[in-house]
Amino acid sequence: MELQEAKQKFIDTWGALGSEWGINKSVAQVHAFLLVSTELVSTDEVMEALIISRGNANMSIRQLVDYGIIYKKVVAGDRKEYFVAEKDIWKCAIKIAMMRKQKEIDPVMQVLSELKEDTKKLKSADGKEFFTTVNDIHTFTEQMGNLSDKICNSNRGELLLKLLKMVM
Amino acid sequence: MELQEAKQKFIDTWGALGSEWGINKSVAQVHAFLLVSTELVSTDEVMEALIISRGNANMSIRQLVDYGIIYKKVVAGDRKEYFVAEKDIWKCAIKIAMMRKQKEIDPVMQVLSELKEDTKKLKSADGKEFFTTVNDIHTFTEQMGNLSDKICNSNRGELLLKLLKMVM
DNA sequence: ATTAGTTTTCAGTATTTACTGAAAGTTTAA
DNA sequence: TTAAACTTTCAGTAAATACTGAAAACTAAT
Repeated sequence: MELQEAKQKFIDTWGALGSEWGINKSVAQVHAFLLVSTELVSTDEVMEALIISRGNANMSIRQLVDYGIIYKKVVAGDRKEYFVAEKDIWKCAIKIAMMRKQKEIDPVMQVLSELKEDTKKLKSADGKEFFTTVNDIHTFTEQMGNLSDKICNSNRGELLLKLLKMVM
Repeated sequence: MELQEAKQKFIDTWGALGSEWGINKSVAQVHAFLLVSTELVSTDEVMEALIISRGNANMSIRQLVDYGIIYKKVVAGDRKEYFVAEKDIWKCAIKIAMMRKQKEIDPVMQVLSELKEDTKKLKSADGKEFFTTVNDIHTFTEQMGNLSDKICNSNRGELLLKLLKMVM
């Protein structure tokens, strides 16, 4: 009962954090539930544990599978689908980061590039200042993207620790 | 007219990006509007430019001032309040990052610590695994927090470039 | 002390987002 | 090829979130 309570608190906290960062609460909660489940989990178990509908459970699970942070598992002699979470938190973080970059940041970069192109030859003070502002943001975002790519493509923790030591 | 169009596109894009990351659309749009404004801007100008109510304009501006990414300016002989955006995108990013860390991440870290404390002496396989999961997340988040603190506290671009070179 | 200019608040309303549940679709086995 | 087991979809509804606008509060000048 003590452990059950702790798990619930974890699920609630994870769900709330997700909401604040633009991730659907149910999706975050399903992820949390799978993270703290030792066994394979079916859609029905998710529905029961989180008290959500089949539709919601199915869509949330599907999204997490698409993100690549939970896996579908086949059990011999059972027609149900089972799921298990990626337990390596680094892998999780990298996949989420890459997915959000691609889905949300890249299109913005595209727009910024277009805006730069459209305004680069403006002669008014106003126009020049706009170009500079957009250019600054574009450059900054690009640098951040490069940094995250490098971190994601290198080998886990060691790199982070190296960076930390270097910066301290 | 061309420039006006570009500014509008920038404002819309910024607003959409904000929404996806849990920042109120109006707040993000007001920020964008101020970013691409050359002159000091009053609440009425924000209302007119973005076609939003006084209440919404006031609350959005207030929030941005609280974040420290726009500044209130006093004009001699004028009772109105005027505002201007922080144009240094690095400073902006750092303030937003620190604010969100403090407001959203720190409380989660607190919960994770409590959960670790509450479950560290559990003997069941289930209990031990839960502790490990929570501990992993706690440690990872802490490391990420440390990294971002270091980046924020060091001097702007140079550091980022050093990091990039090192990692490449 | 009054008032005109300005900012803030917040109850009510509108909009957006998320969820449900039942029907349609799919797959597997007999 | 039928049907049982299971998954997916989506129209309708519920819940959460954001916005409005008018009243209250504040502020500075007369």
